[in-house]
Amino acid sequence: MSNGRAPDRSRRSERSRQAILEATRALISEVGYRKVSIEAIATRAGVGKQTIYRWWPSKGAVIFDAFLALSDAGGEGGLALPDTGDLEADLKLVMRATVAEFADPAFEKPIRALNAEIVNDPDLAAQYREQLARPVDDAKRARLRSAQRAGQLAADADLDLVLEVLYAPLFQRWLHRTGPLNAEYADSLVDITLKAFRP
Amino acid sequence: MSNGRAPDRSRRSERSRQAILEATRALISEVGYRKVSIEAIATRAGVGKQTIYRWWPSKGAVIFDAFLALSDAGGEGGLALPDTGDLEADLKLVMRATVAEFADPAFEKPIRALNAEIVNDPDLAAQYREQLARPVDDAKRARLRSAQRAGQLAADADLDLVLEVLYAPLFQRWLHRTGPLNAEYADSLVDITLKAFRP
Amino acid sequence: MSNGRAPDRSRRSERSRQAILEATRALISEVGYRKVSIEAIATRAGVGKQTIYRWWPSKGAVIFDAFLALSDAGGEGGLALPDTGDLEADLKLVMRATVAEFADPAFEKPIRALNAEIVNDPDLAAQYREQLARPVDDAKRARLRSAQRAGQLAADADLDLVLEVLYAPLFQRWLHRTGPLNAEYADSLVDITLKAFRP
Amino acid sequence: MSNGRAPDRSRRSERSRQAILEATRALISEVGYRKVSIEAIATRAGVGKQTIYRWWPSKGAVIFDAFLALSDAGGEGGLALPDTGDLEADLKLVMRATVAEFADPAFEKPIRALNAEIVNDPDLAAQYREQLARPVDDAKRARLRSAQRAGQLAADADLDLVLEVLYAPLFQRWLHRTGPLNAEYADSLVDITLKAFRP
DNA sequence: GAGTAAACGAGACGGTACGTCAGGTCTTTCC
DNA sequence: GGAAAGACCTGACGTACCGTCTCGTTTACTC
Repeated sequence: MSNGRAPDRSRRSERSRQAILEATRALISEVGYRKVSIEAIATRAGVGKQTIYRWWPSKGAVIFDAFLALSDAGGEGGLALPDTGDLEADLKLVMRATVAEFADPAFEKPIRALNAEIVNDPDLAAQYREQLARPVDDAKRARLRSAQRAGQLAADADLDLVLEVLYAPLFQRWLHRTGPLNAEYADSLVDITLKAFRP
Repeated sequence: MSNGRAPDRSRRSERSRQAILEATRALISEVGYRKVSIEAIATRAGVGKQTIYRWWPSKGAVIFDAFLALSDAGGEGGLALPDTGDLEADLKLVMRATVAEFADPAFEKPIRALNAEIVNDPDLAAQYREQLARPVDDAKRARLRSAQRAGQLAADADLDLVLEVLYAPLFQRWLHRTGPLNAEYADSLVDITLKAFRP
Repeated sequence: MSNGRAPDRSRRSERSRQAILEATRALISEVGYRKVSIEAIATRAGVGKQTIYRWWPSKGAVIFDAFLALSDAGGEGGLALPDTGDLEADLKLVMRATVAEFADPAFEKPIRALNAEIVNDPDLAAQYREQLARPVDDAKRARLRSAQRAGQLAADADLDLVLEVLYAPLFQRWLHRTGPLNAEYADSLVDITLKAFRP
Repeated sequence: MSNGRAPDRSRRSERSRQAILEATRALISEVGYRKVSIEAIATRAGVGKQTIYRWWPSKGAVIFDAFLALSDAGGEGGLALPDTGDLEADLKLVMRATVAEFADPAFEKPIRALNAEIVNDPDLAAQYREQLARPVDDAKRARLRSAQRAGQLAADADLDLVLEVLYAPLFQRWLHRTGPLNAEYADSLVDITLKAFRP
């Protein structure tokens, strides 16, 4: 009865898909999130609008996929954090890298665009948690569990809470632009977190 | 020289201003942020579109003002947190209230709408910091200073950092919907924070 | 170089075109020229405004086309005036019909609307001359040439001038409402013209 | 009962009246009839909009007055046509002057603007007949009556008709831009008219 | 001269329409 | 049958003016 038949994935043009994601990325960087339109993406990608609507349910979804493609361009599989045995040093390394990433103008615009979509779209938020945040968080949790085994972290610490204490201040400061993002700040967060969750 | 002459504030219609803010609030709650349009606000408020454009530079600014009017409807002056001498009890009280507020559907939509605007609009973010966040943060900092004097908090603790560790996890969890917001969570954050910053 | 790509004529929706012209005609008759707006035409025709702007450059052009469709609804081809051999009788017949047409309220409003546009729009005036006036004038000139051959009109008479003397007084009287339009007046104009241009 | 008290003519500011008419004239010449707005006139004249609405019922009326002021700037009283005794010569003189006037770009725009208003506004048309056309036509009729007395024109000729045959072709040709306006054309119209109405 | 009433400039107001842009749907044409 | 192209309807954008309605501020006429 439903006319809304699902498109046949096997016939999908990989060429068009790539062109769309590439165009989306370029447009977000160039003109900013506000001015990115499906129309502009289609034109830039040399693609019919219908080709976008056929495969993505919303503009947010396209942006999300564009961002996803950008993120895991490197490697899918065994994402892992350094584990030298020195938790403090390892975390500071990672946090400094994160701070630098957030400060990088090339990354900033897309991440802001994505967050603007996520705030008001629960589905997209779920997708974000599953596909973007989870792999990274899993890696972080693995490193923390290793620290717990080494007695550097309270054995009963709620690792999700540890991650939140570690990352949320940074995220909020970046989102609301309430303060500078630099290496000292990264180090402070690690120090505080370790103090809060030490055995 | 400039033709863009500034509107005469003294002639401004308070009646229209109120109607616009009220209509904005109602629309955000009813139809959601995405579907709030200047056109809809004007119609609902019984106001010409130009009256909105005359006094606000962007849709975000209207939403911000609507939210501002909602927030400080209660009281302008001496916003203060409870100070019973027991920092832990006082903070848990406040944090539980904050958690409840975030969970209240009536508050949720406008706050999300506002955050969506803030993410991509630095000016609006600054306005948010100054007019909405600052007064509240000042009150919180005052309570924390009192705790420092009472020896319940490290004397050299960076109070901005304390606030971030206390609130940012809650904020992030709410924004990204990564976990439940309840009294236990509120208490955990207080416990963690006090442990991290105790003398 | 120009982004303003020309619309593809072959894809044009005939259905929309007809609806627009019909709505225009109806609106002119009902509410009067002054209140005919693109917006109203679009709504009435159940059409997007863009569809009008895509195919017509100005409101005047739409009105013109609506009028054109009305005029040659009858027949394209062999428009011809009666030729009984009696020039005076034939012209009086035609002039009386013309007078009646101008006096018909159903015709009056659209013609006035069209003239209001023509006065200040040279392009539209040219279009009027070519597409509306010319076919009719050609038929008239043919009849006059026949009369010249029959010796009822000076052989060297400037036929354009004859037409002007015959019709312009009627047109001006109608446009400025300077006097009554009736059969007597029509006859007078024929008498005068024949006297002025007799061999 | 009515609050709409009539304005007190005696208190009217002549300075504002002049400024408005001057601004109207200037705007019609500069930006064209289409873009002349009450708002623009008020701004240009350094006058409040209400001052215009207080004294004129419509944009057409302002344009009419501006044109009126332009026309009879020269002289109010005994407008009279030359009467040398030679009707043909006198008429050709007048008609050539009229042709020149219509061809003058400085006159053309305002006259077109005025006609655009008149076409759809019967009140304005009446005002036009009474205040602009009548004085001139009276003078012309006086000259024609003199010619009748001199036996140069049929004694029973309808002078209004004579005027129409003389002027309407010129007017129509100018309005619809159907042909050149020059001295030869002026002469032709006089010749034709005299032939049509000779005794 | 002081008092006052009306016209004045200014411009905010509720509106209508403008002409443009983008959203998402539908149709046509090609491959 | 997917994909490009693009016309279509919808609806919001931000601007220009409409005609009305206060605001203070001249201006000019009473008293």
